[in-house]
Amino acid sequence: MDAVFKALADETRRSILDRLYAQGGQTLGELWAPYAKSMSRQAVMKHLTILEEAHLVTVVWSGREKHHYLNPVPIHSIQSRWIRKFERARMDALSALKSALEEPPLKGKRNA
Amino acid sequence: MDAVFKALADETRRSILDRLYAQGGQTLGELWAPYAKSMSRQAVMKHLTILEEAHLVTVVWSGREKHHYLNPVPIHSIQSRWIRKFERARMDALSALKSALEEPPLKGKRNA
DNA sequence: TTGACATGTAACTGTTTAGTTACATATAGT
DNA sequence: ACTATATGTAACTAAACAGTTACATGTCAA
Repeated sequence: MDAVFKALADETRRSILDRLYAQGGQTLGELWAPYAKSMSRQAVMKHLTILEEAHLVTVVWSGREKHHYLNPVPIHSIQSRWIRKFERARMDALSALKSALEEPPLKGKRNA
Repeated sequence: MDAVFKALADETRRSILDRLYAQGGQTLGELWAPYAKSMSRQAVMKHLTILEEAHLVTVVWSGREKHHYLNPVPIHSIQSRWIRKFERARMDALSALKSALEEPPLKGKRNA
């Protein structure tokens, strides 16, 4: 799980996932194109390696071309094993606020 | 948003959030206690600063004591602005699998 | 089989990060 | 006022990280 959080900590890698969400099966060269002016092909390759190691991206070789696909499973794990819990805390805060608004303190002035 | 992802990339910080979820209002000293054998108070303080800057933790001073509370809002933002999108990709993959199972290819052998 | 193309590996660099130690400040209690 | 307690600041270190350049490997196509 730590590898997934670490992988998601970098903006370039998150935007690569965005692009693979929009269109799966892109090669390294294709994924590099949007960044070609800002970084080297090797830099993008390193990012892809990190995404693969976190299992956020799967790879299919076809001859000399490496096609990349988004794997949404680790993101789902984070959602279900980690985020869901904190959503409960948020609901608690919301319902506390709600009852505070609906049930003013004894002898308190409403909306004062 | 980048600050939140960066903050969540560290295991110690995630476990601090866990502890604040379990019990809000803990002081620096209290939050440090579980790690006292593995790292200095100042190290924990740095982690708390990073969590505060990402707005994942809010602070209430009471005399010389600093009380920390979990703020679930940024986590909710990640869930609603970022993760939800990739959940769609997962549903697509699941429904593709489902229809592949239900509707075998023309002249294909069922379960062959 | 030669050349072009797509990807991989390795060594290096500058910056960020997680941690340390030492010292400083501020508040509470006697 | 004095002392103990709670937190803050600063300077430093080692390791991790994002990026680079140079070179290597493997595959397609004429």
